[in-house]
Amino acid sequence: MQLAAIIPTAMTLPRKTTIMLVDDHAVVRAGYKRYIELDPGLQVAAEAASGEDAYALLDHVPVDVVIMDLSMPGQGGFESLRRILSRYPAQRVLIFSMHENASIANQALRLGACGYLTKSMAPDEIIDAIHQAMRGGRPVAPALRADLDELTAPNLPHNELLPREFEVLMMLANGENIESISARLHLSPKTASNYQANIRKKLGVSSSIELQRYAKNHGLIQ
Amino acid sequence: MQLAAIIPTAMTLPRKTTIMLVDDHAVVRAGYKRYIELDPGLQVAAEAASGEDAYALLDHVPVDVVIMDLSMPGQGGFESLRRILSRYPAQRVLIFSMHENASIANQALRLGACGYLTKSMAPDEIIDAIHQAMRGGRPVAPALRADLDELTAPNLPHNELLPREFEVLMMLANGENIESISARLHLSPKTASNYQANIRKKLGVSSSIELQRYAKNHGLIQ
DNA sequence: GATGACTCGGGAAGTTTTCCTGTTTACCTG
DNA sequence: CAGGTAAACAGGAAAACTTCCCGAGTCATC
Repeated sequence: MQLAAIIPTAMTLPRKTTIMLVDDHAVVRAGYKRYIELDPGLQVAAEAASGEDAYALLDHVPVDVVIMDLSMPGQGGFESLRRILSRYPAQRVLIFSMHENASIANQALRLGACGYLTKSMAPDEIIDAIHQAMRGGRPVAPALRADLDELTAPNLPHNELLPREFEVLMMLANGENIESISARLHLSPKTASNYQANIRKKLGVSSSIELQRYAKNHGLIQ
Repeated sequence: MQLAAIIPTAMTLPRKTTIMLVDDHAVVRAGYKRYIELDPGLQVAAEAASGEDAYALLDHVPVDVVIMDLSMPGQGGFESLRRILSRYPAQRVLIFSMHENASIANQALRLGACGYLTKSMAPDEIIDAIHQAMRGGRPVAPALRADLDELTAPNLPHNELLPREFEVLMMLANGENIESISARLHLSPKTASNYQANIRKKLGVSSSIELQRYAKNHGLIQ
């Protein structure tokens, strides 16, 4: 276990909010630290370079908020989050990812993360998010807010598809081309192509790659 | 143009090595800065949040080394690197990417970058790389060193791409469409489309989805 | 100053996509 | 059982995109 650093806490009143930084990139941890420590109410009490380390370290250094990257070697960020929360259900964990992806954010929040930030956010937004989390909020990167709402909305576009359209959608999302789809479904290439046009229109995408991304984001594939 | 910060230089002898940090994530820039400034011979003289800013800023703040991320909004890192080197051919530019991928490193070095580092490197390795670059070396992330050497032996199709083609390939693989690519690179949509045709031919793929799959299989994305 | 590698984009032909349309089948429902 | 409705299927025409071919411009290099 590599503990990157454990910083002794200087006790003050009122007690500072303590933070554990979890990121495999030392440079990124240093960046957070620099900003976090500008706020007199916050203190980086521990750092870890992996989810495993963080989990072990929490036993010795309880902190108010864990700030954790999702993409780490070893057991990934998701698994680490799951473990930490199963052992310390009340632990506040802020996910700090470089993926601006609403479905990943959605997954993390459903697993019990208390917020999802991205590296594109301005430093003061990040500081603000920490305070929000301490007050019981669930801060989410502004860029993802709208997408996330849409993701949880009841009537998702792909539920409006006709059965046949949905079937074609799944084949398209799996990377099949019109020719192969029309052959497998015994359709004229023309018909398959028309389905594709309707699907794209209903889903609001304009290329096969966007379509694939839509399917991935909504858990239809992978 | 948003100039993140310009730090006035305190003159000392011998003159410090001056550095410009280019990364769209303020937190990441702060991380570098923290480490770089621990070295009395190094000084962060400027920061920029995009390749465009960096290019413009170089006019006012010449620096010894530019340290630049590859994945940035606007004109991507490759295009920025190209422009900077065409205007300032002697400029040392260290690429600092989160992609641990020898092919990408290879392309960057071919374009004239003086080194390729990754965010997984330890802070002191990074500092060391800066000094190496100043002495005329071409530091490469240790994890990539072996792969990079091996790269020249088996000639994979994507290594036969022209620099510009590779750049477009990366954008296509990330799901960008011709329109967006031509806009970001200031090309005619016709040209971008022609690049796409050439790329598809050289890579032996016939659709955007196959192209994406190729990129994934060869570690160019994800 | 000639050569070759690279970049950029126009022209023309071919293909695909989009939008509109109509026919057919199946299935409710009064 | 007639009549409305939803779904599946596909053709035509116009628009968009791709492909292939070509030439021009730049730049380093011999």
